[in-house]
Amino acid sequence: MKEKSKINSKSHNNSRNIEIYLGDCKDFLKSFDNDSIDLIFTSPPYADRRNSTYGGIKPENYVNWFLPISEELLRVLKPDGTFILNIKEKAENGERHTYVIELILALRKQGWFWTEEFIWHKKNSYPGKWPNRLRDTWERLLQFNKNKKFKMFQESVMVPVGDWSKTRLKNLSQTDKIRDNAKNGSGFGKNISHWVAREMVYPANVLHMATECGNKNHSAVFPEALPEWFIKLFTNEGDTVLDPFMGSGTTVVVSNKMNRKGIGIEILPEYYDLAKERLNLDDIYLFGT
Amino acid sequence: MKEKSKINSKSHNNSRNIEIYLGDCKDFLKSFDNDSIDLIFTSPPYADRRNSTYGGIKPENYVNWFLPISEELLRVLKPDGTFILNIKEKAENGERHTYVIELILALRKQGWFWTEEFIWHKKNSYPGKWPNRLRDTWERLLQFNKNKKFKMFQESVMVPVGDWSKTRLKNLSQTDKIRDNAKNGSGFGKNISHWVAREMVYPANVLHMATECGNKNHSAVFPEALPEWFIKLFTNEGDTVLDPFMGSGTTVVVSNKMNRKGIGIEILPEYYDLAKERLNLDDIYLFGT
DNA sequence: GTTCCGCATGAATCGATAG
DNA sequence: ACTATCGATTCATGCGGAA
Repeated sequence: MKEKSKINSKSHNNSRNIEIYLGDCKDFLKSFDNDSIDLIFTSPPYADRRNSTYGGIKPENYVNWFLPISEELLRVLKPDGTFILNIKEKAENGERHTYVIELILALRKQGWFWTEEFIWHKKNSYPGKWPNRLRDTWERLLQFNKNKKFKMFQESVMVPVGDWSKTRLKNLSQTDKIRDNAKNGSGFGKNISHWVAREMVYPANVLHMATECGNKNHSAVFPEALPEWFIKLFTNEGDTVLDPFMGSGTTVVVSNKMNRKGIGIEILPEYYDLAKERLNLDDIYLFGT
Repeated sequence: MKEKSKINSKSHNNSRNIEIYLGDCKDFLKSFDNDSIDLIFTSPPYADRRNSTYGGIKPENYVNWFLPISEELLRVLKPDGTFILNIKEKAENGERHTYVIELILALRKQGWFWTEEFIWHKKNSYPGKWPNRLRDTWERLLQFNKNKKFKMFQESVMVPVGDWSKTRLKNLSQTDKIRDNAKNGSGFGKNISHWVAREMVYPANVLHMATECGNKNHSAVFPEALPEWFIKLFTNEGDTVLDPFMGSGTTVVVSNKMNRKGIGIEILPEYYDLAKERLNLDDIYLFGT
């Protein structure tokens, strides 16, 4: 009965191929068709984080909490689709928790292939100092697939070398060079001539992006560039992107901008409303010029 | 008897506080004193890598192969010492292997604390393209400790502050002063004066370092800057640094340069000889100027 | 219009204190 | 002893208003 009440909640759908749902994704996903999603990109609530809003899943219960959801995700994902999971274990009592790596093992047992682990290097991580720990400035982006063969469009995320080197060199400061330990010609000095000759280069599995923590009216967990990159890499226009933990809707917003169908599910009304606002706000931007 | 023959091998020791051994570290470590090592920094042979040299430990046997060695490491490490393990699982058959994360769980079971996972971002990794995978440009640097309290000298690895401060922190904002007693906040607080004209900040747990592309006669697995950084962070001058999988001796070379006692063990004569040469070569550099 | 500067705040972590 | 809350610590970024 609890489930009924959850399913019996509002949803928003418009002509722009957007669907957002208010409720528990575990319930909503059951109504989704098999093999209907091209890309799942999501950042679930981390263990013991956002206790005030999401209720704080305990680390020791995290795997058991997640598996019923990922079982549905496995069902709705297309055979050549991809599941990207953004997550990071916290440190507590001087030690890193193991629930994330236990989740990887559990997901494999459930039938997922653990294809790759990308690193999101957050340039502006939270400050702080502790006696036995440096600042944590990276998160995991775990890639899972249903099969060994899947859709991937590496050309679409190629970096234009010329532009990159230009802007990079312009913005590059002396301190940046020092900080990067670029002692032995790893980069910016002498090899420039080679880059000018080449046009595009394939990227790697480390992403450097700042978090968005400014004073906008919506505060997203990850920057738009993050889902954008994976949407480019794993989908075509017209494909369907799902975020079962939508939050303020960044994944859906970006999907919409990129002419993909975006589906989002969010359990908290505040976030759901925020996402709806953002999507309508985008209408103004799209049609108001 | 096989072990006997291994122990019965040459070793090299000189006045500069260097010890390097030719043989199996599992055997040699048994002769080491309890609680005698301040830092263990090593990059063991990865599963199925370097088959021709190390005999290729199969991924499924990796944990069982490593545990007897790490048991000795746990014994010889000082209570306030640190163990840094540089490792990365390979991709096989379209999937990342799980032996590294299984090793983390097994080492915790063995009594190690899994304190932290640093990321080594290899900036100049080889170009290339694979059908289902981008270039892999990062490796894990797993930190394990015997206790929650351990030696750490963060001041010694501080980096130049980002350029933002040059323009931003000329004069302090009013809120930064107010934030002092604000209950909502992680304020800059009382020590704001420290920030004026601040040159250096504490680093984070992502390291950007180029691999050393080998125009030298030894091809090291990691650049000297890598052990250097951890030696700075976790040891004082005069401390003892151990690399049980010495390879061409980078860890020992750097330890020596930094006035730490360096101990290395290597099972392959070619690498052992290479390390010995490097260490002697360093004599020329040290005394020849 | 650019550039400069004020300002808020972000999946943080630990130790101490309180219940 | 074990958990909940609070205070202290510290970078980097985007936005918005001012010069």
